[in-house]
Amino acid sequence: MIPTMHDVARAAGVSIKTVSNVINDFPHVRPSTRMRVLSAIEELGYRPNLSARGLRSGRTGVIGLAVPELRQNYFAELADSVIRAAEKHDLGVLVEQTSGDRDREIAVVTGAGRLRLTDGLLFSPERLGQADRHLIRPTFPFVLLGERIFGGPTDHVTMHNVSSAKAAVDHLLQIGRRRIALIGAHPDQREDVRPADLRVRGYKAALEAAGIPLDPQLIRAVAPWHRENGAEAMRELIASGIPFDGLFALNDTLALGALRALGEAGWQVPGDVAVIGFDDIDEARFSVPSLSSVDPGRDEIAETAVELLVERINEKDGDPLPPLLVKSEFRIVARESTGFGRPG
Amino acid sequence: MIPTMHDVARAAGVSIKTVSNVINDFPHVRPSTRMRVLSAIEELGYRPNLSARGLRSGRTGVIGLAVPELRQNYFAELADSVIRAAEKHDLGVLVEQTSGDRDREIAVVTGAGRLRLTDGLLFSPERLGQADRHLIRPTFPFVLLGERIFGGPTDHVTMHNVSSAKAAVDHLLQIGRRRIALIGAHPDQREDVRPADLRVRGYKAALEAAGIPLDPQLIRAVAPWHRENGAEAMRELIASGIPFDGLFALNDTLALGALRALGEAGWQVPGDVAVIGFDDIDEARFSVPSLSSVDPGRDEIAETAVELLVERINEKDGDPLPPLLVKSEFRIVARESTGFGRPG
DNA sequence: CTGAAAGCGCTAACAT
DNA sequence: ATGTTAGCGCTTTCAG
Repeated sequence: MIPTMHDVARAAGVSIKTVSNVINDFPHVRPSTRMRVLSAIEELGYRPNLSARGLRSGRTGVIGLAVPELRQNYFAELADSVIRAAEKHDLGVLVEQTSGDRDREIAVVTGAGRLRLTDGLLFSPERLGQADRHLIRPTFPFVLLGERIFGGPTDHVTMHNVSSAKAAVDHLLQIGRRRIALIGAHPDQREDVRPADLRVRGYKAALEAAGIPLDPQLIRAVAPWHRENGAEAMRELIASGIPFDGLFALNDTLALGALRALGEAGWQVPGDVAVIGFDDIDEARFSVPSLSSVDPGRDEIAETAVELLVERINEKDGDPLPPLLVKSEFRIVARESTGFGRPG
Repeated sequence: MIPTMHDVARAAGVSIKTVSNVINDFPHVRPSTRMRVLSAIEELGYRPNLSARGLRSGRTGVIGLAVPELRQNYFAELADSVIRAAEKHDLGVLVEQTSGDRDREIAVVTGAGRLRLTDGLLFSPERLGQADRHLIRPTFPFVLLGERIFGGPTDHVTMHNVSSAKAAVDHLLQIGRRRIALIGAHPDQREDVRPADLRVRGYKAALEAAGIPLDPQLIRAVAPWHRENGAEAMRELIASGIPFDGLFALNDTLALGALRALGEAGWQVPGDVAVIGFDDIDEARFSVPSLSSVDPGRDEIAETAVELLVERINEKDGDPLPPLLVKSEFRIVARESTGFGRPG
C-alpha cells in the first residue's frame, strides 16, 4: 500500500499536522521532531499525493501548453523553452497537440478535455483567428502565444512581426539585392493579423522605404509552412523564369525547403540568390549553406508567457489587471545564406 | 465561483449521485432526467474537478514522459507520437526534460518531483545506464524507452539496434562501398548496451559478413550526438586523409552535420561518399541531398510503450506479469545520399 | 432508478 | 510547538 501522511505520523509518533508542517517547510517545528519525521518519510518512501493536495489547495502545479504539433521544429523548441521556464516556477507542463485542427483548438480554449487538470493554459493557435476571439473564456488563466488573434480578453505574448520582417528584407537590401522574392504569403489575400500577413507587410514596407517597386509575381503563397511546400514554391518560381536575387522565406522551414530546391536547380546561395528565413530554429545553423534568419526571441517569449500565466494564476479574484500585450525583442542573425561567416 | 456537482444537482433538481451517473455514462438514468442534468451542466458551464476525481479514483488520467530534450528532433517526434498514442487511451502527457542530467534522471526514476501527479511514466534515459537499473522502483507503472538499460524490473520498448545497423551497412555494401566510416561511437571503448555500442556491433558484423577487414581509423567517437559534433568529426576524418567512400552515422543529426562538412569540403554525396543515418527524422527527407536512414519504427515504439503502460496501470496489484521486452520493426529508407531517387 | 452518507489524502483553522 | 478537526469535490457502497 502507498503510505499516507497518517502512516508517516504514526511511524514518527507525531500528529499528521506536524508531518504537514515539515513537508511544507513551516517554521515552528523542533529540529529533533523534524528529523524524526524526515526519517519516517524516507523509511516509508512517502510521497505526497498531489491529487489530494490539488483538491485542497485548488492548484495542481501543472500548466497546459497547446501547440499544433511538436514535429514542427519551432514548436518543439518553444515547448522546450516553456518547460524550462515553467520549471523555474515549479510547474509541470502538460502538452496537448491540436494538429492544426479547428475543433480541437476550440475544445482547448473552451476548456473541454484534459486541461481541467491544469492551473492555466498557454495556447498557440493555428486555425483560430481574429474572428474567434470571443471563444476565449477569460475566467481561466490563459496566455495566448503568436499572432493569429489580437485584442482578445487575455494576455498575449508575440513578436514584432512587421518590424522584424522589415529588418530581414533590409538585410537583403543592404547586401545589394533588389529583386527579392517572398515565399509563405497566405493564399487568400485579404490583409489580416496572421503572421504571414504581418510579415508580408514588413516586406512591403522595406521595399517601399528603399524605393523599390513591388513586383506581385515575386510574392508566392504557400500553406502550410512545411519544408516540402517551400521546396515546391521555389521550384515553381525558378520554372517561371522571373528573375530574382534575394529570397525572404516567412519561416525557416520554408527557407530550408527552398534551399533544397535551389540546390537541385544548381543555383548558388548566396551567389545567385541570398536567402533569409524567420524563427532561427537550431537547424538554421547547420544547413548547407547555413541559413540567415530572424531570431524572434523564443526563450524570452516562453519566459514572459509563463511569468504572465503565473501572475494570472496568483491573481486574487477581486482585482484582475487588464489584458497585457507583450512583444519580444528580435534580432537578425546573418549567416552564409546572405554571405556571412561560418555557422554560429 | 466554479460550479460543483452539488450546484448542478440543485439546478437540475436531482441528487448529486444522479449527476455523477450522467457524467460517467452509467445506465439506469431516465432519459428525461439525463436531459435535465445535461442542460444544467451546460448552463452552469460545469466541468468535473479532476483533482477530486483523481483523489477518489487513484487515477489522474495523465502519464509522464521524460526525455533528454525536445529540441532534439528525435525526441520531439517521439513526444509527438507518444502524445498521439496516449490520446487514444484518453490520457494526457506531462513532459519532463532531463537535459541529459544524471541527477535529474535519478529524480525522475525514483519518483521525486512532479511526476507523482501521473499514473505512470515513460522514460528515455540518456545518462543512466545498465549499472543503475536497481534504481528503478518496480512499484510504479513504468516503461523504459531506448537501449541504455536492459534487464531492469520493468517493461522495456526498444529497437533492433544491432540488426538494423547491420542492415544499414549492408545497404552501403550493396551499392559497392568498401571503405565505410562510422561516426558516433562512444568515446570509451568498452562493449556495452548503449545504442552506440549496439550499432557499432552491427557495423562490425556487416563488415565481417562481407569479408572486409575492420579499419579502426574509420570508427570515430562522437558525443553527444549533435549536429555540430557530426560536422566536426567529419572535418577531422577528411583532414586525416584516410580514404573512405561510405559513411554510417549513428543518428541522422550526426549525418546531417556530416553532410554539411562534406559540402564545405567540396565532396560529392553520394558520388564521393554515400551516407546513411539512423532514426529517419522528418528532416532526412529534405536535406540536400536527402538522407538515407534507418526507420526504427518510432510510431510503433510510442504506441507499444503507451499500451504497455496502460496495461501496467490497469494491472491488479495481485498478479504482476513479468517484465516484457519489446523490439519494434525497422526498415531501411534509401534516398539520394546513397544514390536513390527523389525525396519521399 | 435515485438519494444519503462515507471517505479518498491533504491543508488550514482552531485549540491546546 | 503540536494536536484535532472540518472540509476540498468527487465516486461509491448501501438503502430506498
